[in-house]
Amino acid sequence: MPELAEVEFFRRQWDPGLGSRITSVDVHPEARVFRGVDANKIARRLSGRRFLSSHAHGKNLLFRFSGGVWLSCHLGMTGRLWSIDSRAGAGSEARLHRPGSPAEDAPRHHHLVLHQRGRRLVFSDPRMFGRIVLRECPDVPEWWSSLPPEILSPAFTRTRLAGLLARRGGSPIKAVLLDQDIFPGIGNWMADEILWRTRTDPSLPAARLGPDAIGGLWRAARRLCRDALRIIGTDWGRPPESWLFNHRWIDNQRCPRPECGAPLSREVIAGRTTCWCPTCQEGSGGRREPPVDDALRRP
DNA sequence: ATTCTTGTTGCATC
DNA sequence: AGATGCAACAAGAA
Repeated sequence: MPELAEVEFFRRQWDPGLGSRITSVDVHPEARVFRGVDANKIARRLSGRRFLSSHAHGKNLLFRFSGGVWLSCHLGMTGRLWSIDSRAGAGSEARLHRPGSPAEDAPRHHHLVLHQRGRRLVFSDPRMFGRIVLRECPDVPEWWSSLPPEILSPAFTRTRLAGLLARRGGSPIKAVLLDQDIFPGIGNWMADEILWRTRTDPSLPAARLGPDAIGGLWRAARRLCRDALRIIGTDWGRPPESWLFNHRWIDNQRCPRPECGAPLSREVIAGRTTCWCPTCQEGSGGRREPPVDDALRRP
């Protein structure tokens, strides 16, 4: 489920625990989310630490604890974070869920639970494609600081994007959008949303995008990240009806573009179910944009 | 019962 | 060496 905006939403779910100490930790040591690491050691290291800050980078999350302890997690396909406040009212627990946000999973999926005074911070993941890792170091872990530039960062330039698109020139543009080293945080629905907005055929080889199309893709990606973070990343809000988002998973939907309204298509492209408008996005890039920029491909 | 899934990785094959 | 495509991972929903 989680892409950039959903990951940001889940990051914030542990905010109520900021500044407070971890009194004890529950883990499922055999859960696949701990593959290759010692879950019981993670539990021991976190116990007694104070939860200091949280960070997101693409689909990666990083939580800082006192004493140079860093917990990172990836939510995979079905990972979720939430907090449960047991101080609210007499005996009654307050699930800190907003209306419309994801509900809790069954307790058997609660693979990591950080107990604080009057509160629990829960990591849950039924499919267990997610991953949890702990590092002990004074500063931000090396692997974290060497992640590729985020889409909304100044380092995510048109020039850099053009170079990466050229290198992946043989891949369908949809596949490139899903590459986390190029578009950190973009997942299946965000990729389709960007391609729909730029009227780009998802199957189009990346090298077929000219300079104008690359500029449009760059702008659309940044715009979508900003809007999705604002709408979904804060409240799990529902995007406007004008987005492809609200139509892509329903059968027999029509293109939400007012002047179009043609039936949407769904097919597997680059290994993932892709939704697009064959009318708006047909033969785009090749037709709308100048042909291949040879200077860019082979100087 | 069968088929689907908003993600990543390892491996085979160019 | 580097790029590309696909099966596998696991569980629940439709």
